[in-house]
Amino acid sequence: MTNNTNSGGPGFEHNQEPATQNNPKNNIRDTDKPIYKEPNIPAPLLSPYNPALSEPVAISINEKSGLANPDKCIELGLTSTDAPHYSIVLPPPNVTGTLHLGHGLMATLQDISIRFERMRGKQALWIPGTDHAAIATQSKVEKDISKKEGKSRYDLGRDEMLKRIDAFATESHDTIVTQIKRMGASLDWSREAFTLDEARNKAVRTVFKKMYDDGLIYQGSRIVNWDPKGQTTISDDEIVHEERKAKLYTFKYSKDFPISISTTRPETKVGDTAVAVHPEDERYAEYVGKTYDLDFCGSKISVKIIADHAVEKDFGTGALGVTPAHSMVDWEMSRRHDLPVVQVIDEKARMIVSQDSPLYDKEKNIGMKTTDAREKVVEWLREQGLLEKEEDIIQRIGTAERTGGIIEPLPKKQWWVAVTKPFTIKHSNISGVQSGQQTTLKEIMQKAVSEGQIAIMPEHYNKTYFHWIDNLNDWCISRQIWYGHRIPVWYKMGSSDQSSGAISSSAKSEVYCDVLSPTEAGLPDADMYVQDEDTLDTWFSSGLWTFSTLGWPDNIDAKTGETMAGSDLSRFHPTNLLITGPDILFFWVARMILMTGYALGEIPFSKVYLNGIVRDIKGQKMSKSLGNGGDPVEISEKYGADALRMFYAMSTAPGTDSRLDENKIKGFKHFANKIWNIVRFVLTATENHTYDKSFSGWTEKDSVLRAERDDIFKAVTREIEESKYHLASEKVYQYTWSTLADVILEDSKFVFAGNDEEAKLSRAKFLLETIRLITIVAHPFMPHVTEEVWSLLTTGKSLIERVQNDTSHATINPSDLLMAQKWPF
RNA sequence: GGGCGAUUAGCUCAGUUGGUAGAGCAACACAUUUACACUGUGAAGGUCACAGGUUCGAGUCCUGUAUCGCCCACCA
Repeated sequence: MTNNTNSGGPGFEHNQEPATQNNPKNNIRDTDKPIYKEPNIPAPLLSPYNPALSEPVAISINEKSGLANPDKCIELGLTSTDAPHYSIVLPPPNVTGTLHLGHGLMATLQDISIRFERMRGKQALWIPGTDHAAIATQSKVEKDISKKEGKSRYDLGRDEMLKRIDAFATESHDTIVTQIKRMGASLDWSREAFTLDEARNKAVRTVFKKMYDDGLIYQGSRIVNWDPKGQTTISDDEIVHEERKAKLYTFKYSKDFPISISTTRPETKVGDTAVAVHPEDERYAEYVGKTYDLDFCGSKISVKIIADHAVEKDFGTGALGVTPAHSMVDWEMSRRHDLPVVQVIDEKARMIVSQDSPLYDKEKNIGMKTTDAREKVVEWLREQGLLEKEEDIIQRIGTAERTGGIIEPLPKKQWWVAVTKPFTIKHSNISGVQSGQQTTLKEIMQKAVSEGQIAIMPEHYNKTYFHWIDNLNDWCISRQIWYGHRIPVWYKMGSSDQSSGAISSSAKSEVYCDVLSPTEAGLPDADMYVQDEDTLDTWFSSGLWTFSTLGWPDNIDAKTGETMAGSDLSRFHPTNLLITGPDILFFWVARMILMTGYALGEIPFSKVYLNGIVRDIKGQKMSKSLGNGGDPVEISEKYGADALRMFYAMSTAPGTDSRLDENKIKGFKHFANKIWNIVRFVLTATENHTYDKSFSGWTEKDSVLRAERDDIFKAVTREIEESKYHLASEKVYQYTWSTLADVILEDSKFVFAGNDEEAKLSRAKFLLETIRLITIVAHPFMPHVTEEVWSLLTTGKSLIERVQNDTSHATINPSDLLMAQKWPF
């Protein structure tokens, strides 16, 4: 059990022979003679410390102890129901594969915090879980299936496709859990959640229904970001702009048309309904208000000349062909000027034109692809002598983050969350937002941070946050994919067009939205209802994470609307700390603030710590495509999870990027060994003495040493509280190595060699006290080596020895573990 | 176009009430059966990007410049 993880992987290069690894007693460099002169060093104290051997044992013992569950800690008397609560939710990793070294950073910092607070006697809860990551996961599986079987999701059908995705997600989940556990994360697995499981689905439906009833969720036709590759809508935040070369064409629609326009997309011009010029542009003033009926490349179009401030006078000809159906800007202009919307491109990025149009592919009997149509239109313009200019420009083009498809703006009917629409909030604990008063979701997001209830670290991200909120538009929450929470809306057949894709003018009666489906609710004509095909944006469900994981809405009394006393929700919400990456500040952090504020009238957490990005040694961002992601398990096997954790803690200030340097990690492996050897020295040098809490015969010198030491550990305590893990860990490191080992231990050799018995006694007591304290204070950072050392200090035996004939760890009393000890400062 | 951040030793980075510049790694010299070679000691290494300003005093505060990075945005 303890060493099945290192069966000779490529990264596993220890100086010991594999054959001797199972037995610490054989772990001696020179086979003939023992290297230690002292005859009575206990076997578990042999050197060097071997994390690959010790860590899996410590992890197993920590996990089986159940101490990560605050209820167990209450049961054991380590904390009580009166004690303050401290809770963190693990940002759920996507089930799209495996964790990389960036995840390790977040997990480490959270674990430091939770272990620290647990040792301080709080009811500490850290909740694990994973995220279904809708589009990301589906497109990953789609890609795999397409590659291996040459099939699309439509070939498989919705049910079969979902089965395949579930299978992949399960496998991915299991890998991720193994990885997280190997880092020594003390999560309460009994409360594990998944963003797409049944309990979370209930939370999603409940919030959806509430928002729907409050008029905050609405269905509307708008220009959406359509990803032709993924065949779905995506939100503004999921777009990545890329610079590409493009050609800018300048031309007139026809010989009689008075104004030349410029565009990079001539094929969309068959959908133009206006030409816009700047209101103060004298060149075109005389034409404003006139309408021209034209024949453009086989399509009849009607173009009105309008004046609008959105037009830049000095760009191109200063005139813009307005295509309301296929451009965001143009759409908004069309609303201002009441222009008709003509859709000429479909979901597959093909032209919607009549069969006699030159842009119609007569062989395939379908509209041409937009790229082909573009060439065709340019060709036509040339033939007609309308093309005036053709120039190369660099264009910033929107692409889908997940699939890489080029975004095609299309008018579609989608579900939206209105962020500026006023509603009455029944109950609010958010400062600046009063119970029973009107507010907006945007205001909730603003006030929660601006009133100081939520602190963002580092502070300068406040500005980024507010800037985003100020420019926030309604949130498009529907996705045309299959993997995710299906929209809890049903249409009665015959009365409505249930496809959300098409703009339908049919009357929309008999729309049913509720937590329970018509069948579950027992509607008499339940079988006549058909559920909306679309699923929800993955961030809709992860936005509920802090409270959906704590039993909402089941922990709410249906009659009073109050949170039930003693429930997880009442005990652990709001959570205390969120540690995550700044890249999901908008996606996730802001959405959690929105959702929690709306559903509970609460903040989701009081502190947000945004960690930097872990880069590779060259400074490149870790990514799967570059293959430089790195596996935290591999590093842990090689150097120890403690070493990796110490690296994370010490090399990363909040919000600043760090580079993963194996050399440094190796240095922290040495540090674990240093702790180990300090303990060996102290235990052998103080053989005749025992730890004595009430000892008071300190020499003057040792009193000073004690005071210095305590000052440093008090500072460490303060810095962990303030989430300054880099400062706290550095102090532990510096004190242990440079002060204790290099100065005090060396000095102690003289003390022990001398004949001042009083000084010897005092020093021995000091050292025994100090190694206990260091072990405790270092535990949140390096839980494994410290747990192992603690075992030696308290029982005289190593953990390995203690569980050798006890695989169920029945002989280990959880309360005796270091993890359960009281923080002394 | 707007916003945010960074610039400190060869490398990677710390350094918040403004008070004599720090760590790890690398490199150099020395020590060598020592708790630990996964070691110790010592020395070396910086005009804290640049230019101004405030101050008795600025890596730290203010203004501007340069370079790099990130985020947002509707130049067709």
